[in-house]
Amino acid sequence: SCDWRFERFTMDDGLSRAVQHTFVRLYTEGLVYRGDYLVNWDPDNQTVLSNEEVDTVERPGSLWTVRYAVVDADGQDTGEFLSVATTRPETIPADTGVAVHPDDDRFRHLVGQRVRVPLTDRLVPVVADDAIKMDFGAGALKVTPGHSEIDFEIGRRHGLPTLSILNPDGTLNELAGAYAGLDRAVAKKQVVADLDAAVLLAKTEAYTVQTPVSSRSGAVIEPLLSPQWYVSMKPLAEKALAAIHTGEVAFHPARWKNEMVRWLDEGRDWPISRQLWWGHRIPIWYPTRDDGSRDEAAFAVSIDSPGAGYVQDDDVLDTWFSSWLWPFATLGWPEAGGDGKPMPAMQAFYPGSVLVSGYDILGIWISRMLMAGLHFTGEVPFRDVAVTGMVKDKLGRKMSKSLGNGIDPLDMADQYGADAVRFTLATLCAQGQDIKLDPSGFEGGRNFANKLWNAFNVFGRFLETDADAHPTTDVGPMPDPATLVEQWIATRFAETVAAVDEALGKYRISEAAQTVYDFVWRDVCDWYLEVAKPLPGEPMDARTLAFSVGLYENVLRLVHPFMPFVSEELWWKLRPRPAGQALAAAAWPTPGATFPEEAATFASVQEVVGAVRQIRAQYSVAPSKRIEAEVHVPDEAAAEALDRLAGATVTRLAGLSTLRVGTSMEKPPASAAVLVGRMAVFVPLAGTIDLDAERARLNKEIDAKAGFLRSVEGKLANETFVSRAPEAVVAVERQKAADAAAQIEALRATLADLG
RNA sequence: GGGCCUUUAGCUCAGCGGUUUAGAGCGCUCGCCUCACACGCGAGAGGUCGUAGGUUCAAAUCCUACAAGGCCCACCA
Repeated sequence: SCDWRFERFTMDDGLSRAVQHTFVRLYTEGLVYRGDYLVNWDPDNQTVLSNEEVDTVERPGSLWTVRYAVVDADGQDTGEFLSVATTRPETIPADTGVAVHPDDDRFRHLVGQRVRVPLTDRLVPVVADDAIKMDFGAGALKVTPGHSEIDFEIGRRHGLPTLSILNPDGTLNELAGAYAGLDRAVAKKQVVADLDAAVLLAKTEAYTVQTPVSSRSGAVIEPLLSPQWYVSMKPLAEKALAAIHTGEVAFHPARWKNEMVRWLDEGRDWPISRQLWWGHRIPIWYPTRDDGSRDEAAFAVSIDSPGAGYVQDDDVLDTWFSSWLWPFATLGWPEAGGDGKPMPAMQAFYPGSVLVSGYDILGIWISRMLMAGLHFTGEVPFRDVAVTGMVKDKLGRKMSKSLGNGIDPLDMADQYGADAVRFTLATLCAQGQDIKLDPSGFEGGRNFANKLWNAFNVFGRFLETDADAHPTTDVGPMPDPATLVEQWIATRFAETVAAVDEALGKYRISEAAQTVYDFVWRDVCDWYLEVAKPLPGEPMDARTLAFSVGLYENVLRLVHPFMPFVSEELWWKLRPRPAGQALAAAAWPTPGATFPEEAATFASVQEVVGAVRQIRAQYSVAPSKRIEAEVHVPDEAAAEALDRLAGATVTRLAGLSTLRVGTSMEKPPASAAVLVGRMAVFVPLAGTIDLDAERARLNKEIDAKAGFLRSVEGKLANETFVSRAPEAVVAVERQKAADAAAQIEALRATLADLG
């Protein structure tokens, strides 16, 4: 159940306070710093983006080969040119070097020399760096540290200066000389034209460019040198990695553990300042000078204003900087309770047991909650991470606005019912695999909800109710299982609870849902209720009614997590209850007593009934027509048990007029036969039996059994199997062979009897 | 380039480290408006488990390679 007292919004006062506190604390610890680095700059939104907010898309573009003139010690052209390939000629004015690979014999003699940056008078060095790919383009790279991450690294390794020629709005600045003021796209064309005119353009090739774009605005991202606030992630990631390796945090399915380790291992610092108008403001304050300008160097870090004359930084924090505190900031952290201990809610609910999440936010959110939890509270925020797949459309595509393939769960709830939607999704979400969702799939869930409702009516219509259909008298506690079918359903219930418990314990939600579904439909409805319901026009006896109500109560407990609304509604129809005793607050069921022998007997009842039904279908016997049947069983005890405990049941469910059970009765003439286990079921069909059809059917049956027998005998003939397989396994195979042989024998006898 | 996932019935998928000649839902076939439910009931058809090897008494299941499809990360200037 949800505890709505803890509903929170990240912009609430308490959480805002926690966010500010976190920033100040990390700053004090030296884990938050301001640095000039290349950031992903979105020129449209004029903000920095984290790597997670940047998508790489392929766009058609060009690869230009540009000739850089080599100069001598005096700066005079030597007549030699060094060719460089680039997709971004507009950044040439920001070049501060050219790099080649140290092993590249073509350029070895040029390393240490200087070249002239095209369209400028600047001379820059040729350096050798391992990062250069000799076989790409011209084999040499123009180094533009101010506008490329790799170049930034190369520049740093070789002490090259960093020039930035871009304005925040995507136009070129005064360092770009003649190109100042032009938009980057316009400048690109202009530079190419000028290079061509200067005979410095060696080649233009069509080329697919990997283009970084903003996942927010779609704008092409510019790597831009900019002062931003960062969190040092290494120290935080180390704690998280340790917790993962010791198993303090476990992932389900386990493969996501590796994914998480990969995320944490990267250890790249986290840019947290954003130039957006909405968010938690950075708790940085600048003193204002007399002229009204800010003294950015003399900033103070503080939740509240340090005093008059200070203005707060306009930047806000990345949304995840508040989200990563979610597991504990929602519980009152960092405020303390009265005695200096954590808030009572923290003590009660932290750490959490499980976090359920889609894999798409594993790196951006889950990993950070882990780090924040360990760093700020000293404990993991959750012990298990259950990773689910993503819901895709029925063709397997991500849902998106542009494709218009989104499926609104509220629409689906309107159409099929909330329980139907919930249940269907539960059955579909197998072990973190993506779900290809076809809305028509919700029909299955709807049908199940309907089935639950109708099944209630089988016995519910015998309950005394008031005008509002609320029960007025309590049928009393559930009696102990006494009849064969009750003992069987009690056994099946116990098995089902155990299976559901196990599945849920492993976060196998779909398996749990499927198990519940099968139990309700296949066992409760198809068999228990069919046996328990009275004949038309007759009442249900009080004991059966009490058992049915008790059983259904247990069924509803099991169903409730998957279909909360229908189950709750039915819960109140079972017996009068004091207000507040909702199913939502009821105990989860426990397995209860089992009756293995009786359950096995009932299983053979099911087989006998199935056999008769098979014959009825085969001979198109009208459902309303009562027919006779004989069941031959191997021993007296079994015959007695079947006859006494289940004779009436079989008669009813199979639509029989009479049922005879015996050990060695004479086979009825002209009868259809079906073998089930070590029993034989005969249905005399004098007059209606089609001898040819029955012979064909028996032959088919014999063939199938013979095939089975051959495979089993094949195993048994294999000496290594008999000698090396566990004894029990061999014994089972021997039994199977014996049974199959006996069945074939019986079928042949029946066939012979047909004449 | 690195990593991961998927491949089982016409469709969508289970089958959780081995053992009743492979299961479900939908669809399909046959018969039923049997007084809880036609959103239902009963009976069926349908699969050499992507390919090729290997391990084993035994492989859809474990190992290797390959093929096809998909995802994530990095990235080629």
